[in-house]
Amino acid sequence: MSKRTEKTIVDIAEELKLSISTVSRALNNHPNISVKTKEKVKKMANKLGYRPNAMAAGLRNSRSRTIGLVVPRISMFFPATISTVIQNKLYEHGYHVLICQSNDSLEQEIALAETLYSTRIDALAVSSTLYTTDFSHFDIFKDNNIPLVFFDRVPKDYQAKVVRGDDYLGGYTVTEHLIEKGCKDIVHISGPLTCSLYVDRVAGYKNALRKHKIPFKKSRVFYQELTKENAQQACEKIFARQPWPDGVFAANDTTAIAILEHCRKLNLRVPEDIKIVGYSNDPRAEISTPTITSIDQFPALMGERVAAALLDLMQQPASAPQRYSEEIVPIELIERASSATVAATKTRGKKKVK
Amino acid sequence: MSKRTEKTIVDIAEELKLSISTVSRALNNHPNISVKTKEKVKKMANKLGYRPNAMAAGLRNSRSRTIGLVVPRISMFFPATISTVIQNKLYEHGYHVLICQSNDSLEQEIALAETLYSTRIDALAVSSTLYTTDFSHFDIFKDNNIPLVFFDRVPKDYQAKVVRGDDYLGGYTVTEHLIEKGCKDIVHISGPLTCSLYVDRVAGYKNALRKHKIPFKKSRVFYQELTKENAQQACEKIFARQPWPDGVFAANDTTAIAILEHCRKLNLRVPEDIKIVGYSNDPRAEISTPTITSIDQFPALMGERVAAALLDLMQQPASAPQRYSEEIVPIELIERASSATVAATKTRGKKKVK
DNA sequence: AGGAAAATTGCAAACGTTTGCATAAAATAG
DNA sequence: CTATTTTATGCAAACGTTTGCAATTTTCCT
Repeated sequence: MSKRTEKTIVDIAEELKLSISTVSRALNNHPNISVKTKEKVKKMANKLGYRPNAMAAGLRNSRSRTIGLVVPRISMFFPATISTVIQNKLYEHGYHVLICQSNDSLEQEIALAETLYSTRIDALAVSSTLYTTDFSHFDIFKDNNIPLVFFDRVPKDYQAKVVRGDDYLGGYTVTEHLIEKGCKDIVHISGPLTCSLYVDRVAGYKNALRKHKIPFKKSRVFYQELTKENAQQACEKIFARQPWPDGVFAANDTTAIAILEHCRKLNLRVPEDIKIVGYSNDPRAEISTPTITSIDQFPALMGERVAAALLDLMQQPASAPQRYSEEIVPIELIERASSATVAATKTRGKKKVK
Repeated sequence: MSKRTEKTIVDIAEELKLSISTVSRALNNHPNISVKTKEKVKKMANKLGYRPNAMAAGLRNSRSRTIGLVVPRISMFFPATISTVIQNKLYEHGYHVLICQSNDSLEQEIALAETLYSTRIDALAVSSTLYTTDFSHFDIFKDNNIPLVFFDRVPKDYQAKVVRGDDYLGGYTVTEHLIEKGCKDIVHISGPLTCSLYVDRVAGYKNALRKHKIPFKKSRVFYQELTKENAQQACEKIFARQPWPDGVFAANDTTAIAILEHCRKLNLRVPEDIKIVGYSNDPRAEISTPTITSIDQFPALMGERVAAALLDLMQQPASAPQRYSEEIVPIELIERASSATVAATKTRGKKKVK
């Protein structure tokens, strides 16, 4: 039956002997339209199976009711959780979310910025690539007054709204925690320093060491993409020669898990012989044996903040002065077995190793 | 500088003293346009910072170059992995993906169908809610010849392209595996039967029992949303009275993990006293202790198939007869410790229990 | 050189909305 | 019962493209 016939407001207007504008206004609940006609119009719209054409509306008033979201990967726990929340929150407010992944490729991120701009998204939220240091491909959005917010992996020297975790505090907290648990030689496996959040964590790590009078050794820090494979390679180096560290601060849980496995192979007991702490509180952290101490970054909260920021910015009149505030989402250390205090009687293993 | 001025092809045309149509064609590499003008136009486009307006183009030729994707939740491993692949694959072909989540609410799913239709997506892929039995809210797409493909959680009696896992075989394989490992009393924790894939798994479970002459007992099957909490409650019931089962087939890994934990509390050894198999091969399955036997559903492969199906359908002329084929993605049993054969000397625990 | 064929470019309509302004109808006031 | 305000509706332009067809220019033959 309905072949080739997309019903439009014109059809409704004709059917009802009303003008197109009246129909449009009726459907949008414009106050100037009488209740009676509104009802009539809506009823007819229903009857004809009318569905508004978002593109036409969007073209007319240059608002797509769609916002863009760029993350490195949607299948990773942390960005996935944030995306979930953002998507749900914005949907409640009538926005669609175009979720895109850069796959941690700067090239793809740049291409995404272009094509997302073309779709005339109303706002953009970005968690950048590990390797994005130049953010100028997002200039178009700023230049055209399109709300832009960065989260988690945020730029260092680029004017924009930012929502990020407290990575300095995170690094500091983990390190101090390990120290308090008795560690004296702590390895830190960090992400690449092109990503500012790792810079902050390293800074936290260093300062915690300094505070506790533990010398910082360059050779005890590794900068790498935080994959399982890279973690294994790092382990090869770390345990190639004595002395072995008695603590590891891994900048994500995938890495922490890989290290744990490596220690198991070496018959190193965790936490007796070596303590391990991860980051991000991945669901696997509480499944593994031993369970892994990690930093909860409250992804749901971060997602909410990002969504709120987007909505807020979109409400600002285009003329409003841009305010580039920085929001910091708290972190919390989740203590688990991998860094637990070792009962006095059980320390022999540790002694042996030292 | 660029305040209020979105450059359009009209600007390019004026600047170059060309007609709008020539500019449009030049930008789209239309064969009728000379190489010289094409270059001129593109250069100017660049110079002016022109970005095509996808909405205008979309309105004109009613193609949004956007496809819709509806999944229960993007933060769950299985749909997240599939979404990742679909998104990447379609992006390669110049499509954007509007990823939406129903949060397993039928109501939300219905609303999504409506608003996605409004955005005039070029195609739609859906993994339905657990509770969707009536799929008529997707009729609009069929009626208007918009490619529609269901995956994973697919409809039973609804004409549409389908890509799904081999759930019957999955159920059968798991059950037979447990039987071969010596289990005689196997509990199955299934999802609700409103979702056809669980129907299939249960059928596989039953048939494997029958084949091996093990009586099927209604009381040994639980139908519930597969959350951790529900799994715990099921455990309460299962272990409330003897005899305890010697095998559990959990329809997802979250459930398998929860059961594992419960067994630990009861001092039941896995796999010595009871064997557990999960489903979907969640990353946690290989982290847990013991590691959990599970069914790999090859989500990446499924994602590719879905993407390919979408692209294929979009290429068909609108007049082409709809073919509603069903593609079945293979499964594979990943054997791990939770269902391993128990060495003869270690069976005492099992005997004790029996 | 003259004409036909081929290659390029331009005109103008269309896609389905929204909205400022003008108009018409109804309600109120004097 | 007219004049004025309030309320409800209609007109027409605009948003930025694409594309069938017509018009123009160039190329090629004889």
